[in-house]
Amino acid sequence: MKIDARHLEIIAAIVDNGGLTEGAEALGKSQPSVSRTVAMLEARVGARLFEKNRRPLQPTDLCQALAVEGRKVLAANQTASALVRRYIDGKSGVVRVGGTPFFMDGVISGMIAEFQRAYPEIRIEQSYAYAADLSRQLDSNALDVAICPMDPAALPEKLEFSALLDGRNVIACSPTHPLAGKPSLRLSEIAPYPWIAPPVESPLYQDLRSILAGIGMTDFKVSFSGGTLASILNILARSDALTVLPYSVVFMLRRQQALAALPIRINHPERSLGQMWSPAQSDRPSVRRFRRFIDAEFSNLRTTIMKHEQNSLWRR
Amino acid sequence: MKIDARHLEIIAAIVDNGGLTEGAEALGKSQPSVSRTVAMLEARVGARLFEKNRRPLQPTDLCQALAVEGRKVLAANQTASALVRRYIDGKSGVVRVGGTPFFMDGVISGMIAEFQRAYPEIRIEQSYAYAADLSRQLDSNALDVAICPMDPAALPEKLEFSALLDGRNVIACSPTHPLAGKPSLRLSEIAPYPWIAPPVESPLYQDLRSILAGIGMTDFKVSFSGGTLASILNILARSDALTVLPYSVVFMLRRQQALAALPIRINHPERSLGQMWSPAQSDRPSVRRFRRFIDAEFSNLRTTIMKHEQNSLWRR
DNA sequence: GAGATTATATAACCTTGAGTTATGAAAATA
DNA sequence: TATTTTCATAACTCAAGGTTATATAATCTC
Repeated sequence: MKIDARHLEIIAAIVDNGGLTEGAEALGKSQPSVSRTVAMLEARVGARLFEKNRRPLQPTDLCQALAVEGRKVLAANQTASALVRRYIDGKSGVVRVGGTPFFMDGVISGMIAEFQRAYPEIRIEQSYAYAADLSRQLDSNALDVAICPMDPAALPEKLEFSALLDGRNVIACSPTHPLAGKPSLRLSEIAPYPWIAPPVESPLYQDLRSILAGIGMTDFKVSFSGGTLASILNILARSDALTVLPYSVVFMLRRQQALAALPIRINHPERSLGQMWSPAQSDRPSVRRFRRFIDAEFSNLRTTIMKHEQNSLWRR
Repeated sequence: MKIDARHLEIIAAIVDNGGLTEGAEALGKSQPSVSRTVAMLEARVGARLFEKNRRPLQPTDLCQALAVEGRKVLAANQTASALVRRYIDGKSGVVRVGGTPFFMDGVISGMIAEFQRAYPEIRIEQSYAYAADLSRQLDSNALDVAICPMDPAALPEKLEFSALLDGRNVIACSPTHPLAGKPSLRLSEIAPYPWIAPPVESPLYQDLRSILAGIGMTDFKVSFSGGTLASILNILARSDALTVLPYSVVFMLRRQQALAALPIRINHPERSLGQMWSPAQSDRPSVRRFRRFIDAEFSNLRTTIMKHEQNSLWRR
């Protein structure tokens, strides 16, 4: 004897609301509809569900037992509805975000922390890669959002990009470095120092090479490579090494007094840090919400940077 | 966002069976039916439930969460189906059985115990009353079965009666009573002894009066009245009192050696102990099963009684 | 107990979800 | 690449269940 789950719901509603009319109302259905459904059910089951000739409908023992199950169905239903509501409202779900390592570690991870304070039910799956890989992953729907430096002119087909911040890089060193704090610097002055090399695929690496080419150095001393931001900060603090980092990373770390930026302008292609995504992949509400959140965070960050530069409290 | 419980079932079935086809099969539906239902659901919810372009259908996170609720619905459904199955099979439910006190206590309660060993999920609601009341309660559907002595000719309209046993009563006393064990007895010999009087509404009371009228006693000494069978047995055991009890009650108590029956024939109206019920009240499977069980028990009891009488092991 | 009130059932009609088979299209597999 | 597997679509049918209007039956009230 197969019983329809919606019938169990109806039974529970009638029993719990003390009558057919009230039950129908609680279910958002008309009274005749429920009445007939009950009649059909009783006929199919071959047993009374409600006592005969009682006017506030009185459940039989069997009906009471079925109502117990009906309540479970109703509860599951409500839970499911809530789940869906939160999901389409972008308050639950998953966001797969990938980006270039230093930028993710130095800037984005902090914003993710803020995001998860606001939306604790959204799970973030973070990964690291460079632009080419990120594009591919967006295309194959292995990623929802990529955050990386990008020349908008070189944007791959079928991907969209929204700039968040100027993409320039700076030469960074320890605040205790001999060159730190000098108001101006000639390129040749940096020649003696060892370098912490960014990964070869990184745009930072290209910037490093162009800097050194600019002062005629084709061979340079790499004292360390392969580390993430945390390692690099430790190395820098205890050495005279130099490295190339995104300006924004250095800015974000200003409070920790872990880094100094040398006043040397690095030339590089027209490049912005920004979000990249595939409009072909219809994005989930959680992803939409994440992207908007990141936009807002960077909007704040840009004004913060502007203020700092105006006040000259912190110079590059 | 209201979600239909049956949709949750479908989701759970697909997820748990590793694919749409298998899920449809598990649900006993055709594959296209389930496919379309899923498509409609996704459209209504406005979110993917299964990853795009994956051939064994791969649930999304949201889908997994909904499947959890779907499993609850499926479980409730199965429980409900089992409940109904047991109910219509007469293996669960309620039986409201009423009867005359001594007969219920002395004979029926033992059978009910057997019945509940066989059908532990059937609840028995027992009550005591005499024929007139029982008829009324059957009519008003306050009772499913009545078990009482009845003259089939005097059966109320609209009630049915099935005889179980000869309805005669006997004069009972303690096995240690001065009259007990005598092979024959004249009516006058019982005159000196006090009586335990059955309730006035009881047919036993009428029998007692007719016995005493037969020996010219209009006034008789009532030493005790108002007790149930258990009390009466205790009183009888410790006194020389006499009382009137159904023959079958005395028979059932033969093993306990608690009673003796005097060899005096009591005249009474043509009367049988039997079951009475109202065919107007469509009876539940549990009630049907109970009635059949009682019939079978009495069938056994009748042969047992016959054997005993043939073997003369126990005389009345 | 008659009348008023409330609760449920029935009627007539319509919409839609869901069942079917047949078949097409796209992944997965060999 | 060819084959198999798995899912989607199409076209049709049916019955459950939605509606409003109204009848009927319990219960309440005086």
